[in-house]
Amino acid sequence: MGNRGPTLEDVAREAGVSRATVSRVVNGVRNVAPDIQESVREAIARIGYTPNQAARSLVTRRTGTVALVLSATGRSFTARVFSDPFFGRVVDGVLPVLRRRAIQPVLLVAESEQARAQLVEYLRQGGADGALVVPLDENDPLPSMLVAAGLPTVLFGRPRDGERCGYVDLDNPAGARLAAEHLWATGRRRPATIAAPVTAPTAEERLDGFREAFAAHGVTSVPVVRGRFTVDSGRRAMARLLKDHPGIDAVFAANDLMTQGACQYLREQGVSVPGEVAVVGFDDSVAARKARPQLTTVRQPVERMAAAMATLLVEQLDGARSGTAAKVFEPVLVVREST
Amino acid sequence: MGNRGPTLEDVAREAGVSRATVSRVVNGVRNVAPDIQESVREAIARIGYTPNQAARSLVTRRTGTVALVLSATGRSFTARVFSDPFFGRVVDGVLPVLRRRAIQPVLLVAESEQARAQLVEYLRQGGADGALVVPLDENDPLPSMLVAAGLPTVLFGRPRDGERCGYVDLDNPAGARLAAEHLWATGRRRPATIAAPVTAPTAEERLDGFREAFAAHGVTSVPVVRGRFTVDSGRRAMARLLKDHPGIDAVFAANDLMTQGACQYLREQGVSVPGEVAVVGFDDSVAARKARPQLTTVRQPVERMAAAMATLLVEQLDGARSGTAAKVFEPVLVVREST
DNA sequence: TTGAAAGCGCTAACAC
DNA sequence: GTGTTAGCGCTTTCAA
Repeated sequence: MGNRGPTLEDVAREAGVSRATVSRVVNGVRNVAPDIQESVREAIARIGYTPNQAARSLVTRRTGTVALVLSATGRSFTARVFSDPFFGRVVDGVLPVLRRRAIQPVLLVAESEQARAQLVEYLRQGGADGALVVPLDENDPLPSMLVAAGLPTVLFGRPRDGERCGYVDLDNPAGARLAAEHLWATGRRRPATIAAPVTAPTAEERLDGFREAFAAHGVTSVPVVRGRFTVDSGRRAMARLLKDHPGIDAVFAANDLMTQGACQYLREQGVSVPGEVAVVGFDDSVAARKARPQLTTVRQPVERMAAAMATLLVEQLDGARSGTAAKVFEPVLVVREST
Repeated sequence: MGNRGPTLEDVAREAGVSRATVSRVVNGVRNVAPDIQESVREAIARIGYTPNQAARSLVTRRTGTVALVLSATGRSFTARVFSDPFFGRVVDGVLPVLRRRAIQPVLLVAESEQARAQLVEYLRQGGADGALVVPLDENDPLPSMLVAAGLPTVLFGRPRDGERCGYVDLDNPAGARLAAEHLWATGRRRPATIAAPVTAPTAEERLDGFREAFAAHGVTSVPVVRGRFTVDSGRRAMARLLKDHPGIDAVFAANDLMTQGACQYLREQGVSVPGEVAVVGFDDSVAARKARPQLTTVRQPVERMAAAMATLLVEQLDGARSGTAAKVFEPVLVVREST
């Protein structure tokens, strides 16, 4: 940068006090006479002083920033992140918590092996005080790498066995059961499901929860097709399902985007929703309300979960909480027009 | 953090050399005997040394990071950013350029007045060596603030008058003309357009370019409805257009998402595309190929533009280029099924 | 080719 | 309340 701006020293000289006093004023420490505070502030404004963060971090060992990391291993990673409202909701939940404490949020994307290595290196060199991680794949090595690097870390989703870090999570099996029981109660007996990719952290939890609930009612065979969380993949999955299992009367999909795609396809094929086939989504994202018919869906309070994730990390940084605190949220079924 | 890890000093002692020598090895400076390099590297590995970025920045005045800033003034900002593939394309273009030079990319979002202020403060305190800015609104104050703060800045889109910073841009009027001439050449005489919000940087350029081209052919009245870049707003705009101007035979929309919405609505109303109404989009995003019919669209090479933006900044940081270098790209018309 | 030493700008004891 | 002073961990002349 070459940003040779004025320093504390300059302000001190200008205001006729010592560096220490200026530092106290800048950092809002009490024990400074009001009139001196005043003159220091004036001096700062007059010469346009800005603290040097590097110098500050060097002694405090703090950066005042927290990283929000989106990590995945597959291809077209950014394409997914920037077309699924889910991540926007996470950001929406995290930002206010951090802003309130004047912590600078920085978004980091780890889209490849190399990127992950660079990112960990960056963070352990002091790029941020802690990390909030949203892993898109079950076996993402990043959380372990971060924990191993000694960085305070909180995950969106349950950590793998042995990873000692904080997390927030949704009770996914419970959510899937909610969907299943609702379908059962409304008379559906031949359900199918559009599941998440096997690599998604929540995939099997939702799938198994759904199956088990129906199994408990004696329905043991539930067809499954995998989607990729996108509207388009939902359409394709629905096409497969309809072709291979024409008798189904209900569909449960692992997120609202796929559910929307499924509905689109059903409509185009002249299959009435919910008349012939009832449909239940997951997340309760904006897509759920924009779809026609509006989607019955399992609500995941993403913003609140993200906010909790940020709060957990901040409290850990303040030393007010252990590094492995967790918070699990309960899903709620939102019944709309698709069932 | 409290990350009291090993320091240069420790490595020096371990390897039996001076701090200066270790520093040279770490920074890849020549003039270090091979055997000494070897033993220093061993020592580093043995004690697990990581350089402290704050200490380094303090003397070099460099952070080795570049910020990619998404800035907007309106509501539901994150909802838009994380559902429009456009931003993913920008990220896709920027990342490889930065990674190649081992520069850490950090994404910053400026979603409010307060956020913008914090962000500028963060950056001038040395949060990054430079900024790549994608302003979503015409009158975004952020670029000026950054330039005023003395931060090397490159914009996606032309800067406002008097802002002395680098930029990349698309020749938007030319793109709109491409669309108009194509529609004219294929016999369309009653065009309408779904424009961007008046606040969008490119809105009037695309709108005027389109109008002027048709005006040159004697078609002086072109109905306009404003959308908000989303599929849904495209649907609504199309509904308005069809209601108020039932005679139109062509539609030009300011991005592919709105175009997709327009097509959906037309289909649902039983209006054939391109039979009765021809449709042209803008961007050539993935949406263009996923829509049915596949969209004829004005291609904006977003990834290449973003890569150029990053390159411009990096060259400026290297001192190899002035701070006001610009690069303007030419659009191309991609003819598919919707015209 | 290597080492000694001087800071980069700031905070935090510790005196006064 | 305020000033003095000693570093934080690193890069970079300058000598040797």
